[in-house]
Amino acid sequence: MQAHDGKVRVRFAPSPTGYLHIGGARTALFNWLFARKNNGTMILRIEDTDRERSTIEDVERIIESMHWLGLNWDEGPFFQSERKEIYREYAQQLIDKGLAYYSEEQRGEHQAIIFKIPNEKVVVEDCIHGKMEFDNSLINDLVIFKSDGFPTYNFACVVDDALMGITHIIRGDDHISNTPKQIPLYEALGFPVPKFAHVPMILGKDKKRLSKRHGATAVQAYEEEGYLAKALVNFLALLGWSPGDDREIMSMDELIEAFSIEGINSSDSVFDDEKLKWMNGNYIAQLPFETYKEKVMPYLQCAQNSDINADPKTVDYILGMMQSRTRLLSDIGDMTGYFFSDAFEYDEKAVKKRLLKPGVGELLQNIADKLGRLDSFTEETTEHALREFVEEHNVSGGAVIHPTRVALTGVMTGPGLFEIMVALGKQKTIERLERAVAFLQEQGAPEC
RNA sequence: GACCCCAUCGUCUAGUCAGGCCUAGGACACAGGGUUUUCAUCCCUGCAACUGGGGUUCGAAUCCCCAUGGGGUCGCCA
Repeated sequence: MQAHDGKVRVRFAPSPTGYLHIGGARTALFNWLFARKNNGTMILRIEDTDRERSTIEDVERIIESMHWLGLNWDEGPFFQSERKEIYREYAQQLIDKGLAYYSEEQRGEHQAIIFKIPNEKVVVEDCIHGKMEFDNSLINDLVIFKSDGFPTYNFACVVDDALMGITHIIRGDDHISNTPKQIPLYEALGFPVPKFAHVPMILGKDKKRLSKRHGATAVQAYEEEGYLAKALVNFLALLGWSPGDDREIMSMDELIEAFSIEGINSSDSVFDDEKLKWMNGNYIAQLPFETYKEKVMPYLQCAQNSDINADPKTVDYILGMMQSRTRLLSDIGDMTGYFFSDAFEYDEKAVKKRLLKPGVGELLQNIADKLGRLDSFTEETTEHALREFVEEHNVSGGAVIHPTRVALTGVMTGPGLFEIMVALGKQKTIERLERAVAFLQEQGAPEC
């Protein structure tokens, strides 16, 4: 084909019949990393030759997800549906050369065109799998034009990859068996055969092909759940590829720098979002506060029905203590509920472990009284007051802090206790302590 | 069923191509400990794998064969 200066040219070629899913995103990412690493060209091609299932909405969704992930392209998007004449030309060539024929069967307006697959062995030289040998005498001739007048995948794909000067076809493993069908097509058309790199599949936890029943598979769903694009990209890059050393948290630039097709492994991998969540938390913690706030606020708004019951400074204060603890942006509602509403339940385990102990009711009442005498209510003064309390009553710090935390939040984990008090304010803090005292009286807890 | 691909801790992986440096390294998760008078972070420790069987070799996670298991493809879908 026409020379492109021997420079690397790759493409991502989704068919617009749904959202961009995790597997497609990783394929796009590998192509992108390879192009960027080698100063090459990335092409986006929309394979919309299935007129029944392709929709323009899906094209938009896919492009949106690519943008979100930060995967750009240098040429395209090209639409196969707009290139019918080109494919027809090459199909005609094959007919003229006697390498293809019209179907005798009449199904639609047009006559289908069928390529004669030569009965010979084909060797696929794959960058990831090495040599793979296929016996084409085992397969049937290949339909290259359908009776709706559109080319089939295998044909349009070959013609486009050749005309677009694609040097490396990086695509999913599920295309391996298409390759021995495509190679004779390249040869019949007089096109050079590009290099192939078939990346292994991504499976669900049950080692079955990743699908909707494993939960979210659409990139967009991950965006909505509150994953950061950079975290998802980082995680996806490490699924089936490794830099060869122990690095895990890697920026886009580091990924580009380290990327190579040789680093892609040949076995399928299981998509387990536990590690993705960890990675996401990592990226969230590194965000500048303002960015974190901007990203997390919509989730908080949503959880609070757009009615956040606190002044902006307090909200900032609360978010400030939450940032390093957030793994998923959408968790923010559950994490902060007790700050905005008094209607929280006591966690059963927390009650058992921290409240239903002898003397706790009296203790909490005394703490409430002590805090009530404070003029200024800051992290320093509250901590000082409790420290004093511990000495006066000759009890351990934990004996004071743990029940107080449960009284204030209902749960055993959360931000630092004194930060919680300050966020709540003096009045609420005391109210909640007294609420817990009343609760314990109802429970008839042992009082000494 | 046929053809093809794959096989290291529960999961992601390093090591495999160029066999000894591997009593198999890292990470997530999990368990325990330290720091925090609390929570999280952080730090330390632990748990945990070369699918099985044959070869080749002085020596195999690494090479070969078979078995088993998993995956993919067999459309006028892509």
